[in-house]
Amino acid sequence: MKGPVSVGTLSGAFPISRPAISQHLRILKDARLVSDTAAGTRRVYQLNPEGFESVRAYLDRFWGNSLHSFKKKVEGK
Amino acid sequence: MKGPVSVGTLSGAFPISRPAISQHLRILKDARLVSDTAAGTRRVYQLNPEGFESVRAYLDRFWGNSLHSFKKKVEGK
DNA sequence: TTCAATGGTAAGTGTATTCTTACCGTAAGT
DNA sequence: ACTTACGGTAAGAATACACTTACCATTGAA
Repeated sequence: MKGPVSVGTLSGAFPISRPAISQHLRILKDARLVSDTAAGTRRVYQLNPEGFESVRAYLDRFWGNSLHSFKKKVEGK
Repeated sequence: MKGPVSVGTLSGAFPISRPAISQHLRILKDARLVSDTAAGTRRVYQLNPEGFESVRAYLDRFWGNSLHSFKKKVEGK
């Protein structure tokens, strides 16, 4: 399941209904984690690397700024 | 709100009841993300840096293995 | 222009999650 | 010993969440 996939294909790969898949995809799309393009009557989705990058950037800041210094403090270093 | 805090103090800082706070703390404690010590009639909680370290380690593996290679592939690098 | 394929949306349902109320136990002060 | 402060736990209520069924819109093929 690498690269672009249609909703129907995804739906076949999970034990839930197609509408449920659509609803998940909508949320992922709103969060910019996936993007989609029309292809005839079907709609093809793919992961959006930039979306994941921004999640990672956020996490890096989180760990870097807050926790590292906090850990040092606690450990008395 | 840095360093150790009592349950009552925490409770005052959130718009939910004290028992709700206790329940959250229990879960965080089970997950080793916080630790607590008795101090008279009150109980003082603090973040547990080691717990967060293991979360970070997990995330690093996640990003490192799967996503970096995927991103390269998508970008055609 | 009719039909089949594909997928989005709305409304409702079941379940999981998270909260509150009520109660109990323990520690410290008087 | 009595009382107050503080917090954990149990049980039930409220809310949020993920799913299904039913329906509609759009595209492409016959």
